[in-house]
Amino acid sequence: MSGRVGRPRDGDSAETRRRILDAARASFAKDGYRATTNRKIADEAGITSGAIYHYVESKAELYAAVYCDTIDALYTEFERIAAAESTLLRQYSAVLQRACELQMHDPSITGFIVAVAQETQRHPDLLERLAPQRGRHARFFSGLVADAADRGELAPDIDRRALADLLGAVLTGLARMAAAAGDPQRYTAAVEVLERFLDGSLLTPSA
Amino acid sequence: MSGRVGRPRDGDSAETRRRILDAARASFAKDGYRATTNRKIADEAGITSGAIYHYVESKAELYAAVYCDTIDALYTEFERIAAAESTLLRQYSAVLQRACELQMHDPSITGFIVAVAQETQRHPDLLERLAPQRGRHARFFSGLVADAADRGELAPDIDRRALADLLGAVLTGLARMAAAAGDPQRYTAAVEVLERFLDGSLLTPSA
Amino acid sequence: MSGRVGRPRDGDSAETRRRILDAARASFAKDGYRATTNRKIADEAGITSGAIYHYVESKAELYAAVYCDTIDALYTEFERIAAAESTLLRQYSAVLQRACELQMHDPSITGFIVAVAQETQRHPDLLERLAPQRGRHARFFSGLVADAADRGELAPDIDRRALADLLGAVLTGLARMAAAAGDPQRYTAAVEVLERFLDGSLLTPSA
Amino acid sequence: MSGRVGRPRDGDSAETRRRILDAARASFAKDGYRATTNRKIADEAGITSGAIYHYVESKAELYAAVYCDTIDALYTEFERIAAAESTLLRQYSAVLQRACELQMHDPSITGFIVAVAQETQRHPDLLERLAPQRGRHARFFSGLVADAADRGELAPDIDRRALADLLGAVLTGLARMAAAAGDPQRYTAAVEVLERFLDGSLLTPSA
DNA sequence: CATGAATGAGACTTCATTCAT
DNA sequence: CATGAATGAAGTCTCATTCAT
Repeated sequence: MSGRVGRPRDGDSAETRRRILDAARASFAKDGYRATTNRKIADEAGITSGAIYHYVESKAELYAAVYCDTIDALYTEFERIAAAESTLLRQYSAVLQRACELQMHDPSITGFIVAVAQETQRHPDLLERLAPQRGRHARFFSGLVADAADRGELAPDIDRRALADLLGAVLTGLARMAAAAGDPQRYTAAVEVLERFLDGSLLTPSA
Repeated sequence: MSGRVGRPRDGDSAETRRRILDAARASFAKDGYRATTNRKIADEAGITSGAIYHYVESKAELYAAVYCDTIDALYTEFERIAAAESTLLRQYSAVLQRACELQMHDPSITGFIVAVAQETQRHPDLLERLAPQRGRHARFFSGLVADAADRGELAPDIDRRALADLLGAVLTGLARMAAAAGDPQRYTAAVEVLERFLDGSLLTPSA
Repeated sequence: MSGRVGRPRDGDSAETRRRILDAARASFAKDGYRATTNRKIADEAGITSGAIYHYVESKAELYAAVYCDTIDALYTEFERIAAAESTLLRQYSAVLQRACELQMHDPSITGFIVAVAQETQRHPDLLERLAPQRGRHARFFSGLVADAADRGELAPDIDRRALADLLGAVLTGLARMAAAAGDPQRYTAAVEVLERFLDGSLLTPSA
Repeated sequence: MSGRVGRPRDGDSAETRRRILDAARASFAKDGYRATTNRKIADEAGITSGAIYHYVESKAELYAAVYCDTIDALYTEFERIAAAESTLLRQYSAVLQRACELQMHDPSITGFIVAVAQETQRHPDLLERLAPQRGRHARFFSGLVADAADRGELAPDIDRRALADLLGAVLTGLARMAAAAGDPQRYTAAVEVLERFLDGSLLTPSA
């Protein structure tokens, strides 16, 4: 009865879903959850905004889908990386390095992840949906610390949670700094300085 | 109709402005720029949303006003603190400590500041307005590093901007972590671990 | 910054609220809850659709507001009318008569009321909001029946709830019929026939 | 309807059509035309929403199809029932009784029918489509009344249309009341009281 | 026949902003 | 200075409908 409504030609479902998730991650990372509109995501993915609802039930669910999609890939990779090293410092160093490479390759991955904590705090409805998958981040660093403690690397009176918090916060802080600067090189450079901190070659002996 | 319109009694304009800025900072820090509504700020400040426009021209201008109000106080304080110490490590340590106290006392100050970089990236119209005051943050850490270099504390081939980035990112990362955890104690604990990193008592000698 | 936004001249709050409620009742009665759009109500009331939210929190709340506004006036009137008569039949007759006059004067009142039961069944969120006020309808007819029973007008084995249901259903059925026909005269005519049923002059003696 | 020209549909197709019509009637009766979505109907019928368009051209057409399907069965039955009685009162009584049984057996039949008048008023596009079949309802009661008049049962000055309206409205009002109460028993009980009204055993002699 | 991806219109709702009072 | 009514743009989400497969 009306004019040009309905499905157009073609449509590869799996590929469209991929495009939606990718566009969503990019926008969530860059603009944040609130400022990301369905419209923007849809435009980027080459569909109309209503079509998103064929793949997810709501914007919050979309965020959760991106989260699942991303967190798993990232920490699986980090765990693989860490397993190849034998001391906490070397493991952390390797992780920082890998994060650095990722940031150069696709800033939206780290950009999305480092913002998750804030977004969930600001939008409680996200928290509920992420709950099942939450803790992966904390668990990773807790695991590193626990293993180091088991290997006797740490002073026995160390507050382990605090150490895990520290490691996570430094990684996050650096990633954010680089994102804010809009220049992944800054991350690389800062990590290099951090490495020199750790190996003692940053400060002059007298200091 | 009701005759209940118009300005009510008294009018300590300066005090109202204070309440608006405080309410705004708290909400910007907790909920972010986008999710903060004029209505929420006004409610908190005990006025109506329209009245905000007697003090600022727009929401973006309000953000800028809060920024000026906060950044100056914070970095003036940091500069005072730093001036009392004589090495980069001690200065940074003192700043972390002070930031820690501030976080316990009023989390909205650090919460607001650490989010500025992200907000300005997400809302370009904020960037313009903050531009005049921007750089205070970077300048502070750059200053610390430059002074340390002048004093000969640093290895000569160090990338100074990268070191400043690192110091800023670590502070920011820790503050954010604590904010996300909703527990300022986490910040304190992590700073303590960081201190032990720096003085060498974190890792066991063998490691 | 943008063009023509903001409040225009004038604005008598109480009168606007009245216009909104009246427009809403008319549309709810005519088109039903679902098919009534904020836009239509707003157009009718001479405002924009967003302005409705200064007066009610949601469309459902608006329905509830109309309900309160209407039900009270209607049944208070019915109770007044009924109090002036001394037998159930005369009371019912008077109520039918009054309903008839109302229907001629403003069909939206009865139109709205007779649809309430259906709307609440179809939209459960309305039911919650009406709950406090609900029962006024049933209570009115139950009251008439109980009083008649007390006066000894009814056969003692009568199912009182069923009688109340019957009285309500007949009134409702007639009002609906007239609304569907779009002609209040049909209501009047049918009531007249009903009266003749009751006084025995409808059917010929032999029948 | 049964005398279809041309090639009869194959077995599966006819059964699917049946399921669509049944699901549609149930949902139209329960939720109304607007709130009934193609999706709900399709789910209930065990197909996808697009498939509906193999059987009808639009949602409005589907409503019309359900109408034809239902109205014919109902009034054919009513006419059969009425033919077995010899006075208007007995005929009406029998019809009420039969409607009662139907309501117990499948509330969607009466539920759908009693809502038709309202739905057509609310959605004018339905009216056009139903027009050819409309009038069956009115014709039935008009017929009863005309026959009674011919038999000399009615006072000669009676407004026949008004009497037909009354009979229809009472039946409709009762069915609706029961539907709203969610309890078909209420219909039965109210009909019993109505019967006692008609045979004079409701009110005490003195009244 | 049937699926399911996709559209486009439109619904409810929120919000920064303006302005008469 | 302050209120509160009102706007208009925009956002999330729903749905009848279409069409390639």
